Order: sequence, then C-alpha cells, then structure tokens
Amino acid sequence: MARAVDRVYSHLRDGIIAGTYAPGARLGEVDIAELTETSRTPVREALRQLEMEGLVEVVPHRGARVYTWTADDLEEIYDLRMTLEAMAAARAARRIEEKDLDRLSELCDLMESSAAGDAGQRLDLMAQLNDEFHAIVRTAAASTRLLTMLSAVIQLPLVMRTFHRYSPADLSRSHAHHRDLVAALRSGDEIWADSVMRAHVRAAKHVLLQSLTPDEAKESE
Amino acid sequence: MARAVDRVYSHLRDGIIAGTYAPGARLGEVDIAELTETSRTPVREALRQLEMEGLVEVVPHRGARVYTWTADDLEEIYDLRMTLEAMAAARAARRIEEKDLDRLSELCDLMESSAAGDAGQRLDLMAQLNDEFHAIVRTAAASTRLLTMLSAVIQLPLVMRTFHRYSPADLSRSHAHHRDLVAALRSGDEIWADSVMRAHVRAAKHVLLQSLTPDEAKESE
DNA sequence: TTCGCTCTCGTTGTATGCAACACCTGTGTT
DNA sequence: AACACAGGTGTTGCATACAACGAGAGCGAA
Repeated sequence: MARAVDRVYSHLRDGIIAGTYAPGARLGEVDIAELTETSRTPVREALRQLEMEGLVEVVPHRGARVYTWTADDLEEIYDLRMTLEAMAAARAARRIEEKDLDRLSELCDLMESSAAGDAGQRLDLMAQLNDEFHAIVRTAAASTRLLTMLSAVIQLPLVMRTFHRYSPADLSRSHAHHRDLVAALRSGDEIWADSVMRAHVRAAKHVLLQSLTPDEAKESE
Repeated sequence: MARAVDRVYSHLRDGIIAGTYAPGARLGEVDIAELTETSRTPVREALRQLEMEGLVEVVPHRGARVYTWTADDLEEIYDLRMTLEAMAAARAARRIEEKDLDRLSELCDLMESSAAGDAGQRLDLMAQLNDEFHAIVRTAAASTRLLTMLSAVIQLPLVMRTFHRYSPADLSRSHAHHRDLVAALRSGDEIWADSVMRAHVRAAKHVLLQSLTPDEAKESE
C-alpha cells in the first residue's frame, strides 16, 4: 500500500461504500488530491480504475461523479452476479481445500449465533462475516478474471448495504443457503454448488427489490 | 477520437491484435509516447485500461508487457466466454429487433458464400463478418456491463486469429451454429439461444485447442 | 571461480505547470 | 422581459520536471 494510487483508490472506494461520498456526488480531482495529500496524477488513475469497476462515472472534460444506480442497473447486475457467482461456486467445488471448508462452516456458526440480537452492530458484523464467506468461495474458484469481473458486480450490494434490509426470515433463509453451499462444496458437486448459489443470489435480489422505497425505486426514471 | 488517451489506446490495442506487439513484448512508456507523439501521461492511462481488459500486464516499478496467455488462461477464458456470450444471447432473444435479425441472416449468407475459396484474404473477410455477427448479438443484449466483461474475453480469440485455424468442416459447423442462433433469436426463445451459443463457443474452444502446436501449448509451463 | 556488495543508470511513480474546454454570469439587444 | 452572445472562472487534459525504486554491471573478497 506504499503507492499513492492505492491510497487514493482505497480512500475513494471506502468512502463510496461507507456513504461518505453519496451517489451523484462530485469528485473533483484537486479536492481529493488535497484530502489524500497527494497530487492530481494518482487521483486521476484511481478514478479511472473506479470507473472500470462501475463505482464512478466520468464524463470527458466534466469530471467524475459517484455512480447512481438505476432500477435497470439493478436487474442487470443481479443477473450477472447470479451467473458469475454460480460459475465461481462450481469451479470452487472442484478446487476448494479442507481448511477453507472448515472456515466456511465456522463462519456459518458465527453468522447464525450473531443473528440472535438484531442491533445494527450485529448486522455489521454479520455483513462482514458474510463477505468473508463469499470471498473464500470466490477465491477458491481460482480464476483471476472471474474475480475481477465479480468485483464489478458486488459493489452494488456493498453500497446499498443489502444486509441491513434482511428480515429475520430472510436471514435464516440466507443461513440455510450458506449451509447448503458448504455441503455442496464439500461433496465436490459442481452442479449442486452452482444451483445453490443461483438460488442464494436470486433470493438476495428479491430482498433488495422488496425493500426499495418508492423514492429509491424511482431512480430508474 | 480527439483525446490523446484514445489515440494511444487504439494504437496499442491494434498493435497487439495485429501482432506488431508480440506477447511478452516490453511496453516502455517513453517509447510509446514518442511513437504516438504524446507524453507519458496519456500512455500510462491507456496502459492501465489495457491492463483491466487483460491485454497488458503491468508490474509496479517494472513496467508493462503484452500479456502472454497460458493454457490455463485459455480454459478460464473460454469458460467465461461461454457463460457470458450465452447470457448475452439469451438477453438478445428478448430484445433484438427485426432489422438486426435481417442483418444477421445477411451475414450468414455472406459468410457461407465467402467460404468457397479458402485463401487467406477470404478468411480475413470471414473473420470480419463473424465479428460483426457476434457484435450485433452482444449489442442486442443491451447491457453495458455485460458488454464490458465480454470485451475482456474476446481479446484472446482476436489475438490468436482463431478463425485461421478452422478446417472446412469446422467452418461449416460454425455456419450451421450461426443459422441456428438466428432462428433461436427470431423465435425469441431465450433458452434455445443460450444453448446454441454455448455449443458454438465450446466448439470454438476445441478448434483452438486442437490447432495448438506443442510449442504454443507449452506456454502453460 | 563464484558469491555478494555497491554504485550507476534507466525506468516508473509523483508533482506541478500550462493549455483547452465547459459552464456560468453579466450585459446588451430585441 | 427574454434571449443571445461574450467574457470570466474553474475544471479537466496534457506535458514536463523531479523523486524513488529496481535491474544490472563491475569490483572485491572468500
């Protein structure tokens, strides 16, 4: 993390996910350069990278803004995510190692036990555990390109804090999916893993859609 | 194309696909800047963009090289390509318009008639027609993200000039797939389109694998 | 001879200066 | 009063200067 580009990149990415930089917010190069105590050069490079990942939108000569998702984007992204995560799960079923499987089980335990109270902090913890869970699966797929592509479609759930929209029923269903997935991976059954993951992502999509307020939904115009 | 970044980007991309910049070739920033009559700044931006698309590999403090594919990459890429192109075809089946379908039929005619002689130029023409055919399908899918992702996995076939490896039998099978796909799209049957495209890409993968000389194959190390 | 160290050179990474473009404001005209 | 045009201002796009890191050559010691 010695390089200035990486510092700026992390600053912006974290800021966007945390909501510090709200959707539509202007990202002036000089402002960010001052905030991160660098110059415009690394800022420009970070912005272009974020553009590729779909978090930022930059119009020539008019600068960069935080990307604002539309309802169509949401459909598109969840379709892609379902396909790609399922593919990753299938690949992982053939390659994942014992210790990763153990960690996945452990994460299931942790998530289920932390679901008891539903205070905001507990959800944050669960979101974090959930991220680790899925990161392990994606990494076990052992495909750099697939990983890159996935990173472009998992930004939206992060930004939208989808986990905070889960009802207790949604959560327990999600936990069941996780258990299923571990079983599928442990058995090395690609098709099982693929199917479970498809169901898991598709369910997530519906939770998000149902939780959208009319106000948020109309962003599709 | 007024912007310097775009000029540099096109120069490099064209050069890599044409083989002017061979796999593994070093891409010094100053050299390219002089060749394209710009400065290092736009060159750096273009290089980073090409890195994201998988055509270039850049190691911090050590510069950029043209990416060299391995056999594993090939597997990975064709898997991804099959999945993504199939998804695009399925989406296209619901959205494609009459005039695009007509153009697709026309392209089928052109490709089949130009297959008669198999001189190198004919293959170039066919490759071009084939590109247009698939570009229409991908565009009809109407998903910017999907398009972006696809662009990352269709570079390899371009660089490897896969079309030049097709035997007459391979070509006629490919033409049959194209006809099938048009029929599937015209009928609006997503699953049919999806299946045909999967078969088409999978067949392409095997043509490429079989045509690889031991020398090329050992790039996997 | 071979291993290891150092110094130099070339390259990339960062900062800054200059040019070009876009937006906004103010003034003039209809 | 409303529109059009011109100028100003602030931003991005590009060029260049400086700093920092890595690779390789050359020298010395084991």
